[in-house]
Amino acid sequence: MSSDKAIKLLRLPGRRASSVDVAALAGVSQSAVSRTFTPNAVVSEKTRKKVLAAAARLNYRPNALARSLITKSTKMIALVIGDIENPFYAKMVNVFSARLQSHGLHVLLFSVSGDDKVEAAVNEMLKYRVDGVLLVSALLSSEMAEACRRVGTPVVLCNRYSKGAAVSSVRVENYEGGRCVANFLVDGGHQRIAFVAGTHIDATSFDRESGFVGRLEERGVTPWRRTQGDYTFASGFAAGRELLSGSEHPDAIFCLSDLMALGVMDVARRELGLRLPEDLSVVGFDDIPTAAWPSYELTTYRQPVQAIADEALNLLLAQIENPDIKPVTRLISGELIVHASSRVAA
Amino acid sequence: MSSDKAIKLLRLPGRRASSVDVAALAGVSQSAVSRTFTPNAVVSEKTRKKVLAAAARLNYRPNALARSLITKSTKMIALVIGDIENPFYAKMVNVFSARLQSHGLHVLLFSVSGDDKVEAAVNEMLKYRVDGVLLVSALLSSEMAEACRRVGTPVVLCNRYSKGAAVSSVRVENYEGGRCVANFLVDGGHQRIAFVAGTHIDATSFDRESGFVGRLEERGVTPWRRTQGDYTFASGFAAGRELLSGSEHPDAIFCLSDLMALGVMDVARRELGLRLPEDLSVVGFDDIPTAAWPSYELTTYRQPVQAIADEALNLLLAQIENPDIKPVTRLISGELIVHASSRVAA
DNA sequence: GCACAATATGCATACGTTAACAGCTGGTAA
DNA sequence: TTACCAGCTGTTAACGTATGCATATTGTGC
Repeated sequence: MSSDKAIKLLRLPGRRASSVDVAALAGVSQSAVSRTFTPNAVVSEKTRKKVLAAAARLNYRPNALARSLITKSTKMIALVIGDIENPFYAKMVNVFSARLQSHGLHVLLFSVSGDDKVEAAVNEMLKYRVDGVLLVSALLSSEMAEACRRVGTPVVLCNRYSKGAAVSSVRVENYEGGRCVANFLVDGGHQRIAFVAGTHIDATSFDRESGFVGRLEERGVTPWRRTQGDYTFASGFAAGRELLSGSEHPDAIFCLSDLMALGVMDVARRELGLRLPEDLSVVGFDDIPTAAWPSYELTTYRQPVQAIADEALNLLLAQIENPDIKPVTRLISGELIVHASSRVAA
Repeated sequence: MSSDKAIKLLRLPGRRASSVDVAALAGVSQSAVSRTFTPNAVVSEKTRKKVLAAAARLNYRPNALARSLITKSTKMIALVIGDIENPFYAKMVNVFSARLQSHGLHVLLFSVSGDDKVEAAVNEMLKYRVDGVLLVSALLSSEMAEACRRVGTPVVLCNRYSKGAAVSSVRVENYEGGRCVANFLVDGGHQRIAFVAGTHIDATSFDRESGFVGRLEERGVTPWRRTQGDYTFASGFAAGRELLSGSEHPDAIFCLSDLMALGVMDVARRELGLRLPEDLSVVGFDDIPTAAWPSYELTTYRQPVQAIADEALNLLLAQIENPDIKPVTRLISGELIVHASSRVAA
């Protein structure tokens, strides 16, 4: 029996120290150690000193997983990101991660390419008992949304929404953005206005498009031509080539993402020798840093990343605090940034 | 006592189901439930069916945290990223995250701006008992490296290394890359060769620079002028303006990052009206997607992201498997991608 | 010196899981 | 029938922590 204890006390070299080890070394109880590392817990200054000294000697750090088991809060937020190589979403990840860290939260990142992978990701994150889920540019099926609701894990969508699912959503005023660009182009005296849509599986593209087309028609202009891309530079390049081929050119092209707009600019200027904005106006959507570079000076509808992230995070934290809050939708207003890529009203 | 049991059995609506709840509903023991969800565990087909049915009814998912407590493996890898808004590192995150997911591992992301934040991040991740740490474009102090070694958490650095710390490191052949660009520019007949260095706190920039300068001098060329940036577009723009001001221009500028090279190109063409490559050659380092866009066609030294990530991950997994492996350094060879931004040998 | 509060500590239990072990089935061969 | 074995299953003890409760310690005012 005493040999049993001896074995217990002998810390194997490879093992990480636990609060029990620290307690033994400091000559206090395990709960004293726990209290030392628990904010707002009551410990005398004397024992805290002893505990901290022992902890330092043993390289002890509280085990957050074991703690979560009891407190039922992991301080982990799952961040699902659809297209991290798009600078707009890379920035979003950066902003979210900074905000979460400043709240003492941690980021469990899932970078998903196809929308089928979202389901697998959600299943994994629920195993890790994340306190909440942030979906950025990724679709959540209503089954998965329901799965999260069932286990009481709050979800907030950024820049996406699914009709069926009852989850909170924060996004820019896509419809208004489309209308704003339509006004801007008509005011600028453009006659043959084409546009490059995005993939229609998400309502984002649909809203921008209907705002844009609706407002054009209100002002008596029929869209000259429409084509579609997948938000990437390459798809914008291809779309531009398609729209600008043939005998008659459009005199303006609106792209539902900046990357596509940059692709259109490159094909117009470099391949077809057009001058911007004299021969063609191009307008984008997002306001990524590259849009402001001297080579492009792209007019674009800015999505306020910080504001969107802040609002999404506030919503999520509120739902974590009080799980009974109803899902809500928040629209953040954007802003047209006018640069030299487009002709303006005289 | 029977009322005790009744209370036990009554699942409170808000509570997540545990394996005990599933066991009760399925009429089996808790360990049967555990075995059903443990790969390679032995369960009869009959009980597995019962368990899965009960689990589905209760929306049960095994608690990965509780599991980790016993298995001493969290299947979480900490990914620390210095500059995620640089497309090169955004891609790296994407590649790592895909690779890790395919290994059944999860990403705990830390996006750090200053190098002081790395220390806080490491302390946090060790509390979560991550199985390993990947540092990308972030410095690890030797104290923190030692802290990881003490608790037995393997670390691999990507594109950085610190002299003092004994941790594994994977990076591109920076020195060779510098030499390669030097050869290319001298071969191209350039006489006044300037370059834009990076911040010197990391050895990366130092190696590229000494390879470049060393080889220039071996070939009898003295660097015309040197300035410094912080790898961003804005800093490249400023550096370009500085180098190109004055009566005499350099005829070639080598930038230690693509973003800086693009900044130099923009200031040269848009602000000073220079033609590339006739009046000036520009060469970058990284090979981000934008380098290949028609507006730039930047000659650059490519860092093979996939190869670097694969090697880093293999190293990390090997160290997780066998903690006694000595730290090693792997150099991945890059490749010069020649585009139109630079004059080539006749 | 005493009573009493206020503060600090230890004990025991629970969180949800895995894994070693023992025990239980049913089938098969002698 | 008995003995035995293989295949499953249940029991139990960890893993490392937080917390309610009882107890020990200290301080205060008389």
